[in-house]
Amino acid sequence: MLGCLTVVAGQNDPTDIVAGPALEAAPRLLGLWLDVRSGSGRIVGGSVVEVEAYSGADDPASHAYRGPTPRAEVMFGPPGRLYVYRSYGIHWCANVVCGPEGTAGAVLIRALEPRLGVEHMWSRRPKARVETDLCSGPGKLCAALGIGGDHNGVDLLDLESPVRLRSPDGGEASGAEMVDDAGGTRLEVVTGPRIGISRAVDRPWRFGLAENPHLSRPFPAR
DNA sequence: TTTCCGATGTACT
DNA sequence: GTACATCGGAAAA
Repeated sequence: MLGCLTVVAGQNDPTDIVAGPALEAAPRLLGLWLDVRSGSGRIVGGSVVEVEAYSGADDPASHAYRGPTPRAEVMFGPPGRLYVYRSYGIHWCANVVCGPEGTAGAVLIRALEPRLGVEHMWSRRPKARVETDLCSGPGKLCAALGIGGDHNGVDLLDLESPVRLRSPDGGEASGAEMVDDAGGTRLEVVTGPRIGISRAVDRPWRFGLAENPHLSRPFPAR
């Protein structure tokens, strides 16, 4: 049996979710939509299918571990902001800041299921061969959506922002479905260790929608 | 198929 | 100087 969590796609209010600690917010962000409006007015976006939680002083793998450095400053700000950083000097990675202002916490978006402006994503990621390569990784999805350093700190909850986190337009996030006691459909969430880190590797703070084809990589079986 | 490694901007030792 | 929340091309198997 994989995982022990479920989420109800699209039934969570983004404002409520990001108000809580990153570890609690992370699985609840699954199924929400992240979309980006470019200068030309085109919208690209997708539903969140994979995330990782990072906290602050108690998390050696977090950029906020050593306090509010210039890079990690946004992580200490109000929730619902976008924290963008450069990875390995080449790629951009996008996080949703969580928890009350003054505390550090963020959820790294690791994979999206493309929903809007897929043709535009292909033009930004010509190397991709199949649709499941478009947004199946933190650097890939930033490239596909056009997220970069200029977006660091934008308010994801403001409808006027160029980058927004919001409830789905329609179409559920896809994955392994479950039926709860009340007869509602829920999506099964799998967990595992965070990827690409060397500290606090034992914490299962990676979350994904089970069996979704857009995951950055498989979750270890358990 | 899997593994290895280069590219290259920041932050920190 | 070294490490790093990555990716993709080349080499090995």
